[in-house]
Amino acid sequence: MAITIYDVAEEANVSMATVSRVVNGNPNVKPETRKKVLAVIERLGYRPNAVARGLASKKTTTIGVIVPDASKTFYAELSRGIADIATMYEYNIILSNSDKRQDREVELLEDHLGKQVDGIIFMSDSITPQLREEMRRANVPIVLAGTLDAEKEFPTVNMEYEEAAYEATKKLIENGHSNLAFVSGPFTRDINRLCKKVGFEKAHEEAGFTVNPEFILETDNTYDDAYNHWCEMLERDDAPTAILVSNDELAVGILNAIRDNKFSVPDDFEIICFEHSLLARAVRPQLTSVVIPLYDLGAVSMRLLTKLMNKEETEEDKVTLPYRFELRASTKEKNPLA
Amino acid sequence: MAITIYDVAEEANVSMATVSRVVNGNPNVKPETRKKVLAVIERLGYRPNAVARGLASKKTTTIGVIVPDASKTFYAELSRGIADIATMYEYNIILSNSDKRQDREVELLEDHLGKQVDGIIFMSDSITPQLREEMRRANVPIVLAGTLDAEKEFPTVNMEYEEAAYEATKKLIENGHSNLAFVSGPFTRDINRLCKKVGFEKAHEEAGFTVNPEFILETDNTYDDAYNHWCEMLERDDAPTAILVSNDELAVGILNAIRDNKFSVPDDFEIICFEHSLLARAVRPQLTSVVIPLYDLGAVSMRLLTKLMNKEETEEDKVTLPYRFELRASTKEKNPLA
DNA sequence: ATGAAAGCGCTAACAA
DNA sequence: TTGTTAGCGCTTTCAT
Repeated sequence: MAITIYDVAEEANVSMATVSRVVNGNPNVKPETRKKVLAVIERLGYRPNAVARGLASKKTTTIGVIVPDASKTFYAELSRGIADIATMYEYNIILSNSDKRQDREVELLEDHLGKQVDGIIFMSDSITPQLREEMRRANVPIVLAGTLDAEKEFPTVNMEYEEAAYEATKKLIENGHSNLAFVSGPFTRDINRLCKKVGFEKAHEEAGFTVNPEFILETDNTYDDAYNHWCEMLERDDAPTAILVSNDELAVGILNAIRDNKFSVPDDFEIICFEHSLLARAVRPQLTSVVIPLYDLGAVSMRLLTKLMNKEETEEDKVTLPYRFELRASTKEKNPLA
Repeated sequence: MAITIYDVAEEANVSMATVSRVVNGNPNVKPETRKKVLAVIERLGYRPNAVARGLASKKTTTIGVIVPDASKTFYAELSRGIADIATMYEYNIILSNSDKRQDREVELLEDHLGKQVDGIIFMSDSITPQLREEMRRANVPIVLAGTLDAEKEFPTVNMEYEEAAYEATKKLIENGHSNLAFVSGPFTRDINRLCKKVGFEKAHEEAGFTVNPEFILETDNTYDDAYNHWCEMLERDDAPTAILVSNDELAVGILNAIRDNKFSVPDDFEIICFEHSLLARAVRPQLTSVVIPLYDLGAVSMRLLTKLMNKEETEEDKVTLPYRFELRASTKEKNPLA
C-alpha cells in the first residue's frame, strides 16, 4: 500500500486538511507547520494520488488529444506544439490515434470524456454530423486544430489554406504555365476539397484558364501512390508542367517520378507543395513550399484550450495563423514569390 | 452535473451494484434486468466516470509513455507501435516528452506515477543511477524500449545494434574500403557509444584495420550538423570513402553534402545508415540501411508491459528483435550484403 | 492557522 | 440474482 495523505498527517501530527493545504500551496499554513509537513512528505516519499484528487476536485489536469495518426510528421509536429504548451500549464496529455475512422473518433471522444479530461484538442479530416452531435454533448471545451469546421461552430485554429493555394497557383501561372495539376491527398479531407482545391481553381478562373479535371489527382496520401500517379502522367503528351501538391510526401513522390524518368525540376516541371518538413529540404532540388506552421497550430490550440478551460474571456475562438512561402529550387529562379 | 451510476440505478429501480455489474459485463445479471439497465443508460446518456472507477479499483487502464521527442520520426513510429497494442488491450496512453533532460525524466516518472498509471514505457538515451533509483521506487512495471540498460535490471525491448553495426561495417570493408567513418548522434546516447561504435570498431579489429578517431564524428543529431561536418571532411585529402551513419537524417545530410560538392554516391563514397524511414527511400540514391523495427519495438514493449501488469508469467523480459538490411543504391551493386 | 467531516462516483466484499 | 455498505485518497466547506 502506498503512502497516503492520512499517513503523512498522522506522522506529522496534523490533520489531513493541513497536509492537503501544504501540498496545494495554500498560504494559510504556519511556516513551521509547513516545514514539518514537508519534511514528513520527503521522508515518507509521499506522492499525491492524482486520481483521488481528480475525483474530489473534478479536475484531472489532463487533456485529450485525438489525432488521425501521430506517426505522420504533420501530426507529430502539431502534437509537439500542443505538448509543450500543455507542459507549461501543467497538463498531461492522453494521446489517441483515430486513423481517420469516424467510428473510432466517436469512440475516442466518448472514451476521453469518460476519463474526465478537462478539455480536448481534436484533429480530423471532416467534422461529420455525428461527430458534431457527440462534440456538443461534451461537458468540457473542445478545440479543433488543423481541421475545418464548415459550420464554424467550434473553437478552431487553422491557417488560410485556400488563400495559400490560390497564391501558389497564381505564382505558377505567372511563371508562364497554363497547364497545371493539383495533386492532393484524399478529398474526404475537407481542407483538400474545400480549401486547397478551391484556391487552385480560383487562380485559374482569374487567369481565364479552365481547370482540367483530369489533372486534379486524388491520391491516398502516400509517397508511392503519388509516384505511380505521376509516372502515368508522364506518358501523356499533354502532361501539366506545373504542380501544386498537397504535402511534402506526395511532392517528393512526384519529384522522384519526374527525375527517375530523366526529366528535370524545375526546367521541365515546377513544383510547389504544402508543409515544408525536413523531407522538403532533404531532397534535391529542394521544394518550394507553403510553410504550414504546424508547431504553432498546436501551441495556439492548446493555449486557446487553457483559456476555455479557465473560462477566461476570449476575444475570438476562431484563430487563423499566417503562413509563408519558402522559395527553393523546385521553382525557377526569378520566381516572383521572392 | 453529469449522470452518475446512482441516477441510473434509481431510474431503473435497481441498486448501483447492479448497474455496475451491467457496465462491467458481469454475467451475474438476469438478461432482462441487464436490458432494462442498458436502456436507461442509453436514455440518460450515462458515461461511467473512469476517475471514480480508478480510485475504487486501483486500476486506471492508462499507461505512461515517456519519450525524448515524439515529433522525431524515430520515436513517433515507435510510439505508434505502442499505441496500437495499447488500443488492443484497451489502455489509454499519457504521452510526455523529456527532451532528454534527466531532470525532466525524473519529474515525468514521478508525475505519471502520481497519475496512477498501471505501467510505463520509458525511452531514454541513458539510464543514469538517479533514474534507476526512481524506477526502482515505482510500484508499477516499467519497460524500456529502444533504450540500453547496461545493468540489465529492467525489462527491455531492443535490437542488436552492435551486431548490426559490425555487420554493416564488415560489408563496407568487403566492398574494398579501408578508410571508414562512423557518423553518430550524441554519445550521451548509450546505444551510439556502447553499441554502434563498438560494432564499428570490432569490424576494424577483425580486418586488421585501426580506427582513425578523427573519423568518429559525434554530431548533434541534426541534418544540418551532419551536412556541415561532411563538407569539412570533403576538404581533406584523406577523407574516408565509406560511412556508417547512425540514422537517416544524418545520412541524408552527408549524402547531400557529398552531392552538393559534386561527388558521387556510391562511386566516391558508400553509405550505410541505421533506420530506413521514408527519408531514406525518398532521396536519390536511396540509402542502404540497417532497418530498425521501430514499430515492432513499440508493439512488443507494450505487449510485454501488458503481461507484466497482469502478472502473467513471462519467460523472458529482455527481448531482442531481429533487424534486416535493406539494400539500396548508396552502396555498390554487387554488394555481398545481398 | 487548523481540524472535522461530508462527499466525489465507483468497486468489491459480504449478505440476502 | 440482487442489494447493502464500506471504503478508495483526496478536496472543500464549515467550525473553531
